[in-house]
Amino acid sequence: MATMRDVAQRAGVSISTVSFVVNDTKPVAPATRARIEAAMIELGYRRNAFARALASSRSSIVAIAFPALEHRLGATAMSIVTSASVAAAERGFNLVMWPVSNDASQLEDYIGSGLVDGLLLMEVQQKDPRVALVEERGLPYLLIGRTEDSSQQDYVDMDFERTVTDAMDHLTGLGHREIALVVGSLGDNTLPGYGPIVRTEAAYRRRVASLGLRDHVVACEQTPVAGRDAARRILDEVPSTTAVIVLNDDAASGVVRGMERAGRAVPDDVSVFSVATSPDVVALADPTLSALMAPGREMGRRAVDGLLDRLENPTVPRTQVLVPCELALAGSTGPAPAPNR
Amino acid sequence: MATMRDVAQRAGVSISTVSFVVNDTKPVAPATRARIEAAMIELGYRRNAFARALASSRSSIVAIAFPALEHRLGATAMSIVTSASVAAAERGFNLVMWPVSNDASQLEDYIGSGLVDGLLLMEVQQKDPRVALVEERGLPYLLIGRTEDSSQQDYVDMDFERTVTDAMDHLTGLGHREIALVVGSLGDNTLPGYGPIVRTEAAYRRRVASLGLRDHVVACEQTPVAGRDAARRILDEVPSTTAVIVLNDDAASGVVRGMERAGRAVPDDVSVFSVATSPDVVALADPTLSALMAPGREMGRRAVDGLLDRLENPTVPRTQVLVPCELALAGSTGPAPAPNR
DNA sequence: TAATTCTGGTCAAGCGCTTGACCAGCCGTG
DNA sequence: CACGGCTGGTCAAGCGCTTGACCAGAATTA
Repeated sequence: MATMRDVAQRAGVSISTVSFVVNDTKPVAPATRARIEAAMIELGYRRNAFARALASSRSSIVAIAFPALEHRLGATAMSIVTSASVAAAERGFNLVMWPVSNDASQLEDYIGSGLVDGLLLMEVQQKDPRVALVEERGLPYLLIGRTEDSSQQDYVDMDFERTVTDAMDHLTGLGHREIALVVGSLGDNTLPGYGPIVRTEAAYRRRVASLGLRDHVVACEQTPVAGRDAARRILDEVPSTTAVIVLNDDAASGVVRGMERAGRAVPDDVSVFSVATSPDVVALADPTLSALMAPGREMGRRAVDGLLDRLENPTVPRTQVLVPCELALAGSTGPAPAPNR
Repeated sequence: MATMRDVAQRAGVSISTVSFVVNDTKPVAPATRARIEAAMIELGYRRNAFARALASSRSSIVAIAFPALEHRLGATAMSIVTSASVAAAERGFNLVMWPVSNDASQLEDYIGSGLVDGLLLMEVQQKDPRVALVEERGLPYLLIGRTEDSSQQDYVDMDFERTVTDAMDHLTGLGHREIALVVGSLGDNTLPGYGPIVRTEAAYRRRVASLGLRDHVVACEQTPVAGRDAARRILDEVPSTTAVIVLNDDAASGVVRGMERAGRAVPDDVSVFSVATSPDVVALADPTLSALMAPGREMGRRAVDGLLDRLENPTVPRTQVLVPCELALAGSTGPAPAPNR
């Protein structure tokens, strides 16, 4: 591989000058610049990432940390990661994957290696020990998700509040008054204090209260079978239910099935609305689910942009972005049935 | 951050000796070693990734390249990536994501930066221009997937041959004799000459022929609706069909639905068997699909191990691994119905 | 006892690049 | 014309680590 020295020699200038051209860090006379650029092309020069990083102590690498074991990451996570890496590439950065189990010292090792300029934290929990650690090390970071109190941090998260509100609006607009919420249970498989569930449930209760409606929250495991049971439970507890919001990808289709088995047609008797849903989940259900889809792509991109903005200028205002879900209306929601009278 | 010099000073030895201890590259007297290790702990020493890479021209970083735009990567891809990064971490390596669009020069830029020791290529196509490029650059690599002729390359791929065979065995064991295959269409959304489809179809035809059965391949788009149509088409063309193998995640549930709408009960009249399926797809369908599930985790791990083995020792025998799908029997397959007579 | 081989360690030259300090001309200005 | 200020460049000291060359002293061998 050609080095800067080779280029400098060929262009008849010093190494420094080449560096100034490569990084555009000092003015260089047009003629000289042209000679250098020509030399670079002829030699196929590519700057060496390590030498650069070592000398400048900036690596142009950011990491994305995700829980290695606890959690099975799905298509939404993948779209976050892929879009993040694309966004990073556009700004000349590399994205490295850091699988971090609960073990804090592992994250310390990673950080200590000095490999990255900044860190994205995925699957952030309400109380997340990783955050304190990163903060303490002074490494710039941005959360994908939020902690209990993220008012002082950079973050990009799904807008659960808005998602629930949108869902409620959609359903009340169709005349529904008895609207239940199905969430994933915070069982062994899930991270403790998983923000999405906590936030959605809170937002739901607020919204329901402000509309003077009854709240009805049911938790179930993340499987279609559990969704079926949840549907039954909902009808047992509040038979007049005409709409269900489901924050539980894997259970959504089961909820539909459960309703149908209980003799309620979807969407004629009961509407089912899946929120914060993975794109593939929507595509898979049949009839296709009405849904608010998780904006993974958008989140990944915004996260990287926020972090890189901070790296370039530490005094930049905080990135605190809530990305709304994308509405995809389909066959599982419809007007509330006429009251039974 | 403490450097080697700090450690050396504190332990009263030269920098070299510290290096030998850190890398275990030369024998060091136990007492000295202990002093150095103590100093490292006291100072919280962490070796600097860049200095190391620059001096040794080994970076302990590998990249995984994936198509940036053409293809929407799902849960299986995510499990490959996460397990790959875990496996890499276990061997002291970092995994970086390289979104590579068709543009070859982009990959060249990446490679030229000298950032990585080796490269994993995801979503490999039958004729894949990336392969030639990487080969030419002399960068060690391993394919996740295969090209048309991968006999001279390291690869880890799904075992389509075996998957089809297993599926056929399962179905013929249940008495089925009229078995159709549904594959994804090679439309705009798909990579040209997408290996999985090509290989599965070929293997299916061979197997069917060797069993003296009739072959019946139907291609359809990757949506449940298309799956429904495919089911109808199958019955139109061969009404006596009693089993369908589906290599098309997103269409599988639609095939089931289509059969039911055509008046065939699943699994009583027709069995539907989804192969090379994403775990979440199986979980989502209701009734749960019988399936051979894509072994993403296993593939990611094997891929990294194969690549790192090669890095450590270039003369190691080729890694050419075909990972079988994992069987998950559920409610969509059953015994063939008694002949209609 | 002298010659040889280990053992455990140091020396110092880089790896390829960045960047503050410095410098030679040239310009315009008083 | 002398001086200050540009402009466009060069110099050289690192960044933190690896590694081949070298070396002192102890152990082994003849």
